[in-house]
Amino acid sequence: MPELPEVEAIAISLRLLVARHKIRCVHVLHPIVTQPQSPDHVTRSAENHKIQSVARRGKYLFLVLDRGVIEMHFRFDGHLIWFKNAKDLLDRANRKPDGVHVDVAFELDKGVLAFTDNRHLGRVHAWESIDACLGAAKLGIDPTSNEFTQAAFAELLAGSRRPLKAFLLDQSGIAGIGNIYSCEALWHARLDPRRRADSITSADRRRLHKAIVSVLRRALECCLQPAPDFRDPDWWFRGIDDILRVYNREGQACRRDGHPIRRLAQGGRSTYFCEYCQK
DNA sequence: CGCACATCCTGTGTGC
DNA sequence: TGCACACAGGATGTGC
Repeated sequence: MPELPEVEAIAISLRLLVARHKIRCVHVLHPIVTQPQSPDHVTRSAENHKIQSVARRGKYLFLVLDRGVIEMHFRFDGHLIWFKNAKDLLDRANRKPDGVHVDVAFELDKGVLAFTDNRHLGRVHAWESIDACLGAAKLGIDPTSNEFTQAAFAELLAGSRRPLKAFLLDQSGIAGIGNIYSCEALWHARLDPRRRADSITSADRRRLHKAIVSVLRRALECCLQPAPDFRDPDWWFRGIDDILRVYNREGQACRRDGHPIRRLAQGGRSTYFCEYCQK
């Protein structure tokens, strides 16, 4: 589920918790999560290595170790949970009927960081460096960085014949935007998600650039208020629905003109928009 | 090359 | 209530 703002909020909170701590031991409880890498590869790469820092690239999260990195990607349902110690983990993890689902656990001296994903689409991998991570290497510009200039954005738009919605979801152009914030940015910019990327005017482009930046910044503020609390097994971002204007609001009145929000399928994903004010 | 589509999984909500 | 089905905030490989 998480897009750039959620992963960034996780990175910020996790950094405070784990930076400069050593990984004593790794438990891969559901090996599917390390595929196509072997559980042993991930375990050996992490054990007895110190976490120097936590980094984000697009929607990828990295534990940067004194040697190598651990990549985590949450896809739809992945998230992180904190356990007090190994005993706490054994007592509560994967115990039916209502234990906490855990796929991979990293035991530190001060507690246990667990990656969990019921749906098992998320992944935990080990690489020699962030740049060696195949997925991260293909990522485009980070829209929260100063590389995301009008000029760079204009060049990307001009080079794509795809609908704006598909253009924004393409991680190799701009990295970190997902289904929610692409819909939101297009609404704020008053642009039809079906418009071809190379068809928009410079005024359109400036509005969309501004909308992307402000939507992501607003979402990050929301994700940090309150900040993620990994100790609570039920934690998740709250209050985000309140700042959304179109996502998951089919049939509701558009906040600008009162017309009903429509849903349509684009590339197998749902797009929400107002066809009266988004042109 | 660009693009549409199926696929990987499991849980939840909806309508009959 | 039980059941079938649609759908889910993502990325990748396939075939056209």
